Amino acid sequence: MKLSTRTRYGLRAVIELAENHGKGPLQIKTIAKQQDISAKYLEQLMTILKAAGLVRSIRGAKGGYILAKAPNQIKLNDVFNCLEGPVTTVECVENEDYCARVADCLARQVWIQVQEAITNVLQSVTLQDLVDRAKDKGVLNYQI
Amino acid sequence: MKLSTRTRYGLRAVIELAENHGKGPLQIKTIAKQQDISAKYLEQLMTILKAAGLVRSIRGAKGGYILAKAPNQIKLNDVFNCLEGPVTTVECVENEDYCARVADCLARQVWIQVQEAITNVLQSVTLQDLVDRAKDKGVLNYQI
DNA sequence: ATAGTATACTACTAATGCAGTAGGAATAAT
DNA sequence: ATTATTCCTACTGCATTAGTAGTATACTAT
Repeated sequence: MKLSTRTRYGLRAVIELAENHGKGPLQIKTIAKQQDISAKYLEQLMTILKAAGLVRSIRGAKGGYILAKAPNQIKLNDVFNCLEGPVTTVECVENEDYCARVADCLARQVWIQVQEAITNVLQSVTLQDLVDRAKDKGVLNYQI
Repeated sequence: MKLSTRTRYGLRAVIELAENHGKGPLQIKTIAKQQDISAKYLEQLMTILKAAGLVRSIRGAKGGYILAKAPNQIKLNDVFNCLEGPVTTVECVENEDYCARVADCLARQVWIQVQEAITNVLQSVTLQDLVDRAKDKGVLNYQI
């Protein structure tokens, strides 16, 4: 089970925006270079993040992207959801009509546990938390 | 993020075996019918489970599959690993050489947290636990 | 022995999603 | 006008998933 590069790249881009929050827009070109990501691909990811209401775009020269909300208002879960899709280990966890035997299903209970564990972590951390972590360590924002 | 049917089917098959533990082999045909899975596909999954040392096969007439260990010796993590692959959210979590900036990476720390949360759940439950749960409820083993 | 049952092994396939690439249109600053 | 930037649509190569198909091999029962 691996994360898509979509999610990895997307989170890294959003962290960059969080670190630059309040200092004007960052351009795709800039982020792509900093993070060593294909600019054209990142462009598509930003479109997804924009559609999800996490970032805002400014067109034209001197344009770019900024966070749509304050970094402490954006949970990692928000970023994860719109890029990787909802944390749904199996269909029946959310959609109870998917299978008639939902009530007694052993496997389903396990997958619910797993799903909750993941969501717990992602709900508990905001972009601001990550920025603070970096400040605490006095390091630049380096991600893979 | 979704589980593959490989993992879902595989877990269900293994739970069947756990419930039948000590009562002789179960045949692919039987499991497939019970769980409404393609027998030919399940055959391949059993091969994977066998290679991982989780089940043993008995060839020929009256053959089939049994668990290679007692149900309380098989963690869900074992099943998950061989079917879904290791719980690796991102490459750098296990492979520190993957990126030079591992030490200071904000994103990596998050993915480590997520990965640990998942593994915690899967490590803490054995097949026997699931069988016991079913007994407690007095229901058959129904999964999706 | 032989017939029947079951796994073992190898190969193929259709559909899907991922990770890009490409090119031009729209918009804003200078 | 020119330049810089996002916006939009389409295309592509690759890997994976979820199967299907057919034959070989091993074992049981008679």
